[in-house]
Amino acid sequence: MKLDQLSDREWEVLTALWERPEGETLGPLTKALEPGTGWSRNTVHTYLTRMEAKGLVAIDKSTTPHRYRAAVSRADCTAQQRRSLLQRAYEGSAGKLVAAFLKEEPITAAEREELRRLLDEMDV
Amino acid sequence: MKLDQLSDREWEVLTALWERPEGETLGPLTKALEPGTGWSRNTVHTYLTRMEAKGLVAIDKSTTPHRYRAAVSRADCTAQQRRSLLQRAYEGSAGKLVAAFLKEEPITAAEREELRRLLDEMDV
DNA sequence: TAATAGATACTACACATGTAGGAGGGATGG
DNA sequence: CCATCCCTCCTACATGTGTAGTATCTATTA
Repeated sequence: MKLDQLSDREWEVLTALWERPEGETLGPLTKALEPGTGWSRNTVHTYLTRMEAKGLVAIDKSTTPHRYRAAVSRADCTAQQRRSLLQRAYEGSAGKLVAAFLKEEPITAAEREELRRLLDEMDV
Repeated sequence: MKLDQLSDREWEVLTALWERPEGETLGPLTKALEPGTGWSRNTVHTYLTRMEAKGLVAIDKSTTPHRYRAAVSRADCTAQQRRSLLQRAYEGSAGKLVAAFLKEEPITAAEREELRRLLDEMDV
């Protein structure tokens, strides 16, 4: 499965589902998604069924209304995205990528401390 | 322009163009891309013209054969992708993202040294 | 000079994605 | 009991993407 290359919209749906690990039905899901996205109930439904076909969402049809939950973990998706970025942009070198982040994105002093600690742990 | 969300194919094209900053004509470009992608000359051409419409590629038509070059910098594209990953997966916190990379992707001892140096520089 | 090898341009077509509308069923509230 | 609401399912339609085929022009080569 291609967990990288999720579209923004798919990511939006998954985010809502990840926040509801027990699964959720269409009504509340639509209510949760509508403010940010403006989607109609039917649009949400279409995403859910299309994403089921792709293995991104699991639908429990044994009850009515159906319950929808994420079929992929957030950790797996972010890991895939990390890898994709790594391959595309930094020739697979995590060191290069991290260096780029350090140089170009703001990092707090506390975070720097934490990162140093992580680096030290890796030394042994 | 949406420099994140570039498809793998578009990235492929841009990569070839970034390696040829002077611009390149269709024939050699096709030869460069074909091995990795299997694309026909016409496919390459279609990508180039479509990507011109999106502002990703610049076509110099003053000569024949036309010269194609990237209209966006590699740095900008990777920066966008970094940001996208950052927002989606790490709530915008570069510290969190870097920590994830350190924990889950292999980094050499030499790279760790370099990263410490970067962290130290940021401290002042 | 007739074929050929490249070049650009236009067209095509299937599949994916974004966004919904409508049909028809079951429960519910007056 | 009838209107209403929520539910699922199916359909629709524009646009984007992946991947080319065809038409046509021009310069070169045999």
